[in-house]
Amino acid sequence: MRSLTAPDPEAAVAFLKAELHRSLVQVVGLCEVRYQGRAQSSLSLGERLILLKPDGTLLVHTARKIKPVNWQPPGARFSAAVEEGRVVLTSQRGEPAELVRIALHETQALLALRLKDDEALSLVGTEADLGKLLVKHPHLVEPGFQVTGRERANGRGPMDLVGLDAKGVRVVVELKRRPAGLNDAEQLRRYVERERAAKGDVRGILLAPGVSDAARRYLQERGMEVREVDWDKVLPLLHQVLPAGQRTLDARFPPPDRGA
Amino acid sequence: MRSLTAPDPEAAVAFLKAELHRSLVQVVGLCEVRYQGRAQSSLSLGERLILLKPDGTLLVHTARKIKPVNWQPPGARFSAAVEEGRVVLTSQRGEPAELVRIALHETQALLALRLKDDEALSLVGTEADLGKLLVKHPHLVEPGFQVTGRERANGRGPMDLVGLDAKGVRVVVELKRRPAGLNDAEQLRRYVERERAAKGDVRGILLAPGVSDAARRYLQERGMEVREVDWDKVLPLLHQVLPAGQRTLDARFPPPDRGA
DNA sequence: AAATAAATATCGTGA
DNA sequence: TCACGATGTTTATTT
Repeated sequence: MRSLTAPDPEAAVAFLKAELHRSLVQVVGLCEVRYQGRAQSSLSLGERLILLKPDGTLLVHTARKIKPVNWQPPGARFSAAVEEGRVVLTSQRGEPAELVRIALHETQALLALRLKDDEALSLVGTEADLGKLLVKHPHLVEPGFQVTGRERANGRGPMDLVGLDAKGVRVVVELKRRPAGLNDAEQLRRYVERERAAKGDVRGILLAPGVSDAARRYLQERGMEVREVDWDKVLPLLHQVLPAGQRTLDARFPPPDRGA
Repeated sequence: MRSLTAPDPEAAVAFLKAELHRSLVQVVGLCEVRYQGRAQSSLSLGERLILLKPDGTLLVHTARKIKPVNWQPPGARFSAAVEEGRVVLTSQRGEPAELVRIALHETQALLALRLKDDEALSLVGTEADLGKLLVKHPHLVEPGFQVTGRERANGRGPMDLVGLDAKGVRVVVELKRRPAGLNDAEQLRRYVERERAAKGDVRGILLAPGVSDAARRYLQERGMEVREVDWDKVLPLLHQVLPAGQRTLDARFPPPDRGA
């Protein structure tokens, strides 16, 4: 880990040239930021924390909010130079062509890190997990439901779940891991419309932990249905369905107190 | 700016207790991370950079990608303690109840910053900007077009632009700042469907810098239209429409070379 | 490469 | 508070 405190512009640029695209570089300082690419932005003088990752990711963070005030996704090329006595950082990307330019009026700290990390995040509770669960426990959609396909291409994007109900009628199920709204209802409508045109009678079910009133009305008016799920109830089942490596969360890490 | 290098757990926790929710705190170290809330995740031992903002924002960054591997949006309550000889950081949020727990096996660096920043980002090129532009230059939608309303509620969310064409026929316009896809086409369809039910003949126009083939087909099959815009052509007009404070980007900060 | 949809999306606005 | 839609969304997946 290398660091500099309040370096002069020449020392800062030397540090940056040595570390950019090699280490995770952090810059703290008083700066102006300009962006041009998919849009254009300008940020006047203020103190910010800048991260430049070895993969060409740029983050400019202020003291508030989770989203960076300016950024560049992986793949940018960084460069540093002294211009008119100031350190200027530029980050350039192509496709689409985008440029971030940071003029440092004062460099308070520089830090270069080589983070050693080979681990991948293990995540449970995605829409894909919900799909896996319903394949194993189709009665959670409704009694007698039978899954015949998952993520089936139908010319308008994949449908989450396709099956037959107790009477043998075809069913398209759209899954959402979070409460569903109008957009989600429309997505189901699009799939159902397509299937009805191709194969006649088809039921449509939006399965989610909650559906907004407007979305519910929208679906009912068009002959589609809603089925609510409760994550708290299906999570234990999900842990049984998932491979062993992802089953480690339940006991040792109880959910936070909902009363708070 | 306060900092500690390789502190022992007690010193680290004392530092954290003094600075959390007051400064922007940065922690670099070897850690495990667990999350439980809207989903559940687990991340094994590795070196990461952790940011804890005074507003209760948590970011856990690895050396790659722009998105943090774990996070918590503003509003979390942070706490730090020594557990079994290790520094443990917890970040708790309610509504929905969520918890991130970080166990530090090694604390390599601690940094606390008070970033002074009163500036807001000035951004040009949003969908709202496109709307303002079309109000001033309605012929960009089509010759003879006349704007009668913006962001008008119609019971299913606001319509971007409402107006009359040269023949006096009602028109609903959906604006997109980026190339439009099926979702965007559906959104227009929803508005047009509603307006047609209420007021008879209504045209629908999706105005965007590009529309996917599937979306184009989807619209045409349902009697709606597409109008393409080119940001490079409308940006100069936009700069004339915007207030002076946002008009500073054009000349001094030319677009990056598209040839790269 | 383009398109399509998910995301622990986040964020702002308006009812 | 809730719902809805924009975002310089990012990201993974599939065609």
